[in-house]
Amino acid sequence: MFIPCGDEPHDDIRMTVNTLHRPTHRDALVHLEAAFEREDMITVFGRCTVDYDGRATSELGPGDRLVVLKPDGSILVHTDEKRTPVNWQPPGCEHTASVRDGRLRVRSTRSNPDERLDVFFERVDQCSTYAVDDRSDLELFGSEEDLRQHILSDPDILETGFEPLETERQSDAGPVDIFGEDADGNPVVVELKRRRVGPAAASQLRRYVDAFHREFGDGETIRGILVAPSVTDRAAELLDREGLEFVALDPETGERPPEANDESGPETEEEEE
Amino acid sequence: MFIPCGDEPHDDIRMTVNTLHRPTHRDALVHLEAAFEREDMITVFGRCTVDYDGRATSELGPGDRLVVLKPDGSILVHTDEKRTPVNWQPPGCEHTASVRDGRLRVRSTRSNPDERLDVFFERVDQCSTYAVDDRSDLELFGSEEDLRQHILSDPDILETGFEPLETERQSDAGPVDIFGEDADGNPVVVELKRRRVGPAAASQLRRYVDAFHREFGDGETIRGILVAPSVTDRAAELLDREGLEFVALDPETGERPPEANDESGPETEEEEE
DNA sequence: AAATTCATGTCGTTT
DNA sequence: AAACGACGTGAATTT
Repeated sequence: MFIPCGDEPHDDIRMTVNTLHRPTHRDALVHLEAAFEREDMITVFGRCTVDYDGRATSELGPGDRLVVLKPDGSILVHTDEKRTPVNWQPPGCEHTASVRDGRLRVRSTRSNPDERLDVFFERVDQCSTYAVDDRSDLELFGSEEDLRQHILSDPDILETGFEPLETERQSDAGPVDIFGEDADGNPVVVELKRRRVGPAAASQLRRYVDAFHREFGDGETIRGILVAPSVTDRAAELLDREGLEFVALDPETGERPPEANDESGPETEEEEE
Repeated sequence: MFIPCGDEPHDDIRMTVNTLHRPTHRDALVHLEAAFEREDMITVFGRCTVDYDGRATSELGPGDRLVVLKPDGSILVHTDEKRTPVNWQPPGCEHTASVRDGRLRVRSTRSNPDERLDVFFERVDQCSTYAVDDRSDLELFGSEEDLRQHILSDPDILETGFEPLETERQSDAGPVDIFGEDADGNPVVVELKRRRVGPAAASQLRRYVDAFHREFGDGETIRGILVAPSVTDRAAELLDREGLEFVALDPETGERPPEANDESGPETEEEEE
């Protein structure tokens, strides 16, 4: 069992990859169960059908696919297309394998919500297990958090005289990205987005501003500013109708984008109420 | 080259899987380029670093990972955790491989947006290519579309006397899921969700109702009904404040859920304006 | 190509 | 455990 694949022996003591080529279902089963035990990462190439029942329900007819089983309990069924697996199960599931009706069944289940994914192989072309050592974490730049840091370290890039007072300030509608004051002392609610914004972001900002209106009373003038690299026309109209503002900023640089649809150009005519 | 893995020959004429175990970078390179040409699906196990630059920027230090390359131009880099790849590129990218500085580089690029993903292998443990035949399409049940069909085939499950007039009806705020009339002839805007709804769904419905107010004038009474299996407290409050309604329906069955937080029970006291 | 919205979204964070 | 919002969201549909 677990004979390393290849024609000559290798000088490594510990084999990280164990591969079965065209195994019988029973051999694949033993291979899989040992890998579950070792917490290896597993790939299976083969012809299969897939059955899912959980938050939704799905059926997938026969085809050649790549199935990936991870030691964290996730499973992915990949066809030859798309970045998204055709079927899957998130981390935290229990994997089991068995042979039924002449087919290899790989089952992944979880509760809360109750979900079950069955992959039935009529043929296994290859079954590999891989002992993984990975301690590196991804470093990502250009997130909304980066945009926030840009504004906090130089608030004038948002607006001259803007003073941030609190991040993640709680409101009745949830935590607000940046809460602060403008040069005139008016409260300002700032909502950040790392990419071009549509109507949903405008509505989100509106919910926050409304919450402060309820908190502070109708007397106060509360400004809402949406910050993103650019904005769609419909979102710009919505912001306009709601008396909200837009400022164009790039999340990677924290600077005004070269020439964005920022709508904050020359004609900054606001409706006084 | 492309010697099928295993100890004895197989009776199949066409080998679907070709596997190299612990290949040199140069052998892996040749293997990869032939697979690109054949449009095979590819998996690579090995120790690598990853470099991404595009909509954002990321760096990933050394670790053992599974890299999947698909013939549609997508690439996935999977660690031993998470359903989501740690790095990736969507379909439509161009894959290339080369050997640089003693490492195998797999590069995936695209334009619009300009993005580049580099995987640098210091060690390749296994490189497999797989000729895929998959013509089956996924059949999925329990989507928002199914929920809509339930309501259209029996409108009374929404509300006695409800009459659907149009689906995807255009409005100033975008297409509305179902537009219809209630028993009294009032226009009704119906927004569907396949799962429990939060504040965003309530705001979405409000945008649609507002758009019809602008279209029909302020005289008309326009009702907005959010349909989903359940609703969060905050969203229920928001709906209440906005004068919108909620109806609990399950997307798979089209029936009232057993006992959901539907807020449409006995106390249906509305504020008249 | 841009805009909009759905998704078995997934994932992290906070309550 | 539930709620809420970000995400390099991806993917489909329509304009």
